[in-house]
Amino acid sequence: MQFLFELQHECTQTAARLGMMHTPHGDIPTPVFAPVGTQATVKTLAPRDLECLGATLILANTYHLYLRPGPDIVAELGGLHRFMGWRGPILTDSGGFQVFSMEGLRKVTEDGVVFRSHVDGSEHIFTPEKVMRIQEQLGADIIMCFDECATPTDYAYSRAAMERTHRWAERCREAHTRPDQALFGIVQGGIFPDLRRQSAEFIAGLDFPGIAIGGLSVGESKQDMYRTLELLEPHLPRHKPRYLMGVGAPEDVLEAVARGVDMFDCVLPTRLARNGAVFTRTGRLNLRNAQYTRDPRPIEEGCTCYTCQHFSRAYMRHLVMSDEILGLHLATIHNVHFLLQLMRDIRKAIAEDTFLAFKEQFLAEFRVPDEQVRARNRALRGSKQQARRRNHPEGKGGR
RNA sequence: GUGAGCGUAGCCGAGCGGUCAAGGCAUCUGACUGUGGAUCAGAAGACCGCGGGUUCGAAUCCCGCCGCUCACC
Repeated sequence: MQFLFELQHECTQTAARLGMMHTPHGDIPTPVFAPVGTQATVKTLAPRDLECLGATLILANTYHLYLRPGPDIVAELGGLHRFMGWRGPILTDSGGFQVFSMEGLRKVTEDGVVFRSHVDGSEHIFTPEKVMRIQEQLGADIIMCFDECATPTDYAYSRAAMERTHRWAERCREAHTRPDQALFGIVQGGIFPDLRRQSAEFIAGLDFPGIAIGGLSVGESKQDMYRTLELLEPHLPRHKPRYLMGVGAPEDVLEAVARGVDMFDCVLPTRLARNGAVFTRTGRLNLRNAQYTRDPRPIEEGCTCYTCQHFSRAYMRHLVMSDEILGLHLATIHNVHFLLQLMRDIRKAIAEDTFLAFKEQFLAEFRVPDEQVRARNRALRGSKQQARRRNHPEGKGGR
């Protein structure tokens, strides 16, 4: 069973698309959201939970699994699917993003990237060829090219990183041997229209079965991200899935679908859940807030997830405040359900040609975090992290 | 009962004559987008056990009381 993407319907008012991906481990209706399971586990969820939630694709990470337990071990235990007990489709990220987020702990050359393990400080190198070999050992249904994710605001660096990403994409394509795995190319180019256009055309020319958009949601404004997606859309092959890497805020998913994106992955729902924040139709709800201490209502009235059907906000707050493991699990169930339900609603709306109205209505109700607050916090966090890395180069720099 | 030590925010605790009494935990609020049970940012919270005295000035020195701890009878 080879990888295949069927374009089933195109929205008449937006660039939204309805499709179906066929993989060796199952079919994936698109637009799709993939929960992230970096270390071969979607944190706090068993594969059974994911099945109940209706997940059709999950993401795992080459960087983390290469360092621990190691691709040989995974291969020996029958590959990622067998190893983690998940029967459905899996996508592995190449590790490019992880390696490049380790500012100061890695060195980029034309051949590849030398970096230090966040686990034990040992030195390693990733080249396009090596990353292909690792991903083939892991055995996911969809694998990614090794790319360089640049700081989005620096033109010269964005251009150099993009060009290197292009050369590496060619090497990845050469090195890729397993026909049962679909290798996706990745478009880079920061927030610069000419670079993005150039990158889209180059990657499209390599004829990968799917195309990813990298280098977004890494610090640029939402407007820059939406504008970039918009200008990219006409340059992406119509009959191949488009994958926006790392995006998963509900408002971004809607805007991206409207701009022709078919696939998403994001840590946000699961990470927020572990930090006590849950999604509702009106926006985020922070379970730590004192106002929920005696609230008998579920997180969201009418939500069909296991958590909302059985537990009150008061109980959820209690679990979160007490650092109880069950709180992480139940909040994660709700948030993953929220995203997967959103995708089901989106697909239904596209099929019925009501997507634009659906999107506008959703966004009218859904309150998003203030852009200025986010920007300020991001800047603070960035400088602190760099300082920490300088002081503790062997510390936990990985993601 | 005697002796010594100690009482500073909900908890731990620095300050031991001189600007608006550190810091940590907890609490409250916000952030988190190719993973981060992490972290970051901000806020609130103190009749410095009580009463008296010395001093220009006391959490800080002196006296009394109350409470706690340890040691000894």
